[in-house]
Amino acid sequence: MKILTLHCDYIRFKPVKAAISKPEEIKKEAKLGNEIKECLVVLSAVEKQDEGNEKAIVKNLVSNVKSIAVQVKAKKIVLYPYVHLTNTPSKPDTALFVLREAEKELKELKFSVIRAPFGWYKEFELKCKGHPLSELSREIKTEEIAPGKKEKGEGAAESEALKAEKKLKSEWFILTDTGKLHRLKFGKGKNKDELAGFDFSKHAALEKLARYEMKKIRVVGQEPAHVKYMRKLELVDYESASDPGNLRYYPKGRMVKALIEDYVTKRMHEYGALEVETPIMYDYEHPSLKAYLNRFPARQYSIDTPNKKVFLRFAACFGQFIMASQAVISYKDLPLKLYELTKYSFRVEQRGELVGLKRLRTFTMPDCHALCKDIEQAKQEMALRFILAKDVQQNIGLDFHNLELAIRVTKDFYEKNKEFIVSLVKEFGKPALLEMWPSRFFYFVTKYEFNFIDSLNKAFALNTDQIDVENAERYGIYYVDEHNKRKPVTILHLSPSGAIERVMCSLLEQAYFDEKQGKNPCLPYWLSPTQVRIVPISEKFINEAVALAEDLNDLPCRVDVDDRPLHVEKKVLEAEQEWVPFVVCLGKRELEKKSLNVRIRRMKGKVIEIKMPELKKLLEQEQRSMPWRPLPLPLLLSKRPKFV
RNA sequence: GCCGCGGUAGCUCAAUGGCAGAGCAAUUGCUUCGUAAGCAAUAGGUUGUGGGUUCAACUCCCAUCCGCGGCUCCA
Repeated sequence: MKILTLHCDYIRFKPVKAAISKPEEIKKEAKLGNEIKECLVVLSAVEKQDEGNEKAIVKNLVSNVKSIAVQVKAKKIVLYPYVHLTNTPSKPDTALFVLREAEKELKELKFSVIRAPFGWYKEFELKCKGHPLSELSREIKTEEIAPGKKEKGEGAAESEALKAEKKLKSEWFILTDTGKLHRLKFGKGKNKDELAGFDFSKHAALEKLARYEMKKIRVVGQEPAHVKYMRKLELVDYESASDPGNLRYYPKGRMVKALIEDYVTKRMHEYGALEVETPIMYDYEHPSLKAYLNRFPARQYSIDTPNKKVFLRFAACFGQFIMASQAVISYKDLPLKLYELTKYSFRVEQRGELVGLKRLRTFTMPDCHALCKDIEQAKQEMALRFILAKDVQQNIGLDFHNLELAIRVTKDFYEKNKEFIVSLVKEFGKPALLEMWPSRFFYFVTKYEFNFIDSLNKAFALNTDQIDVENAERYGIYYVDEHNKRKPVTILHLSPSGAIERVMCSLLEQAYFDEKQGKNPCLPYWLSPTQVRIVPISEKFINEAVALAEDLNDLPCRVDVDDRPLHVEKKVLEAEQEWVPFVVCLGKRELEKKSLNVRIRRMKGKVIEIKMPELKKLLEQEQRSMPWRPLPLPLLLSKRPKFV
């Protein structure tokens, strides 16, 4: 049986003339010729080979139609006989039976079903919506589609099956650095919230991750802490004039984000990755992209260009893979590392999933693929990148206490590469959550992530790396080996830091942990928009304050001057509210004594007396060798607008 | 996307069918100050948007946008 489904604004049809000797009787109550709005029209042709298999055909037809209707969110289904889809039509009786049964079963699934009369020439008019899923053709076969097995061109249906199976059979463990696997299990009945199998008493955050991932957590709903901070500090804000999940960055936020981008990119250069840039939009009809895309239907932004329909990329994979597939690569070039900082990647996440900086529709993802010779080389490279990613996160300023490792792996890969997996856990230095899949569902055999556990005990992934064994052949990425033979590469997908927005989110959530513990919340020094604030005690000392600022600025250091006609107390208060790490008040005393009083936020506002050369040394140590950018706002506070 | 809650001055919030308000911020003036809030005056509004009910709507109804929580999801 062949079907063509059209998601329509409306369809209207009217029988004109009988097409067969005994056409179906037209029911009087049928309001023929009226518009049926917001419906999924199923043009259908039952074929010769379906005869005798009616039941199986009906079953598969219903399951296909249901899956499409759910995806496009159509509640009305119009079953429309359309024999022209096939050269080998079945007998009319068979076709009518199939359609009637399908109507019955779809109605039982709570769809509103309208069946166009069988055996008539009909005039009809419809308006198809035109989004990517609005037109789909399917071949309905007699054999059942085994879940998890591929059926050609049925990416969407397959994806649902895959997800269902994944949910059903994942096994969860804690893996320690000795290589011991502790199987995790929730209790039953009264004890259903008890997570047994591992002693979490010294690993509270890991337990939170396990609970979050195994989907049994129930916490009191609250807005995450970073949302308040991101606005209060004039870093980032919502932009209601855009699509949800698209943010705007004020000068300070742009600077913080740019510095993290600079740092991650610098580390990728040092690692030997070749930085590239690829388009953000791709053709829906490109053969390599189609199958991959269909695994995740309707999660892309679609755009109509003058001559094609394109989607916005959700990762840098496409651009880099197509580039690599057209490159001539020798075994001597491997591992070949390609890096791109995607500004941006786009995913149309569900509305209710978006929060602050944690989950966005538009985000900045550093993405580094390594093309490797084989699994062995891929493992070696992944181990190297694991150390790199850990170092990146620590240098950015993330506290290791808040990070937990999760490893996902197929059973097969784990059994053959146990030592390698355990080596990652050893390198991490803490036990890890391990999710084991009975077979491979995705394109990778293993992946790991560093997860940040936030103030609401929810986890989100930062850096991640995967061993991809599928895309090389799909995209045609080959290298030539020592014996002049063409072989597919093995691909690693690394994000060395995770999305830049998520890094910012983690830093703010971490500041909140500090605040809860009675400390002053801070950003790392290298990311503080103002690193040192000079506070002249009255307007008389503004010139001296500016001179001091210019001196420190050469370090380099972002210094500003609060020249507003306010009392010192007030200016100090505001510096603290802005999380300025060092505040220097300047007046007669300092000028006479030729030393400075420096207030240190991190030390609960402790004031130390220090001479200029020592202050410079201190600030240089604070800056380390991290990237630096100039002050994002005017030097004088009196000249600054308020954005929030 | 689904269910529930919310949107009032730049910010935080009050006003429950009957004159739209406070604190902070802003502006102006006074104060020139020593490490977390000096004093006063002025200005600030199509109550998210569009429709409806009513003599009268921030308040009730419908739609829609944006945000929050939960579900779901996270390539």
